[in-house]
Amino acid sequence: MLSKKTKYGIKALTFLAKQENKSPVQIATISKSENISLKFLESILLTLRKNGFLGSKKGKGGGYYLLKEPKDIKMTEIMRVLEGPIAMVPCVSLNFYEKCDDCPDENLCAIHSLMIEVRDSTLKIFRNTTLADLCKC
Amino acid sequence: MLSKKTKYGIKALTFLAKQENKSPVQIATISKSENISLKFLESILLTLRKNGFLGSKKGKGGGYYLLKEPKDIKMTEIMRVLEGPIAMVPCVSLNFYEKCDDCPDENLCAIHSLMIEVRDSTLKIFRNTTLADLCKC
DNA sequence: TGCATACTCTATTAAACTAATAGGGTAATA
DNA sequence: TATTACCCTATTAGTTTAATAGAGTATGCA
Repeated sequence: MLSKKTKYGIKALTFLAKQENKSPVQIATISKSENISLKFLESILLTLRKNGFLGSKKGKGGGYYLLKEPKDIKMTEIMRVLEGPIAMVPCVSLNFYEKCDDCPDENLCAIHSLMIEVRDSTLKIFRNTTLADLCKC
Repeated sequence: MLSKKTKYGIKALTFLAKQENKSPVQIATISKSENISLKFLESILLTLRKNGFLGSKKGKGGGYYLLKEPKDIKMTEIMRVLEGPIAMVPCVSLNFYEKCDDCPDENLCAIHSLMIEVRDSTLKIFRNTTLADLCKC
């Protein structure tokens, strides 16, 4: 299940991507437009800034702005920063691998290969989708 | 992220599917073999019984057994009973639909169509996988 | 310089969910 | 009739999520 953090983060990113000019947008503006708790959004935008998606400007006329072109921001990157692993189980995660406590041997686990299949099909979609694609509706 | 409930449930089902004969298997047997907390497994098997996957027999020589052939049990059914929705957001769920609080119009939501795409690709896999497929490793 | 603006950061909290545990109850069988 | 093994309810510890509060800091402009 997608967390609200991720959902709000994606909505904020698309909001910024839709801006005509590249001037900074205030948190409050996004918060109101997208119906997102201001303080919660604040922390989300902060992590997006710390992870190189957004730049920020303080003071009057300040706000957040995209650092890259929407077409150059892949969904895989966004998902991994906001949501974490894309895989349904840590033992098939590419970037957040963790061994299962209960499995003595992953290769004998019935779920393992199925979860790899699901991971790959989801990855395929996220790799082929950019922020620019999300703005086309 | 797949819950342990679902993971344990699938493991228990495959364990039962692997049995040569169809005689009942005790909870304790599955619990030990698969490293699952006995009491937790108990409640999982109970929901699987209530949802028509398993039959049970009380008293000496009792236990749980599959009601259908492994090849006739689809992953979609198992997932929906144990894990709930397959979709990442309730607003694109086929069986557990819920409207989003923050979206005034789903069709204008940037995430909506992407999540439908992910749901469909995952569904495709789960629909084409049965319990029998999980036992082949 | 001084003030308003708007991001920065830490801490806290309520609610929900997950995973596990405890313990008594009941049906079936030998 | 005693034993076995499922049945059911309640409770709890731990974790995560979502939101809130409030003080701090950098910036730009008059």
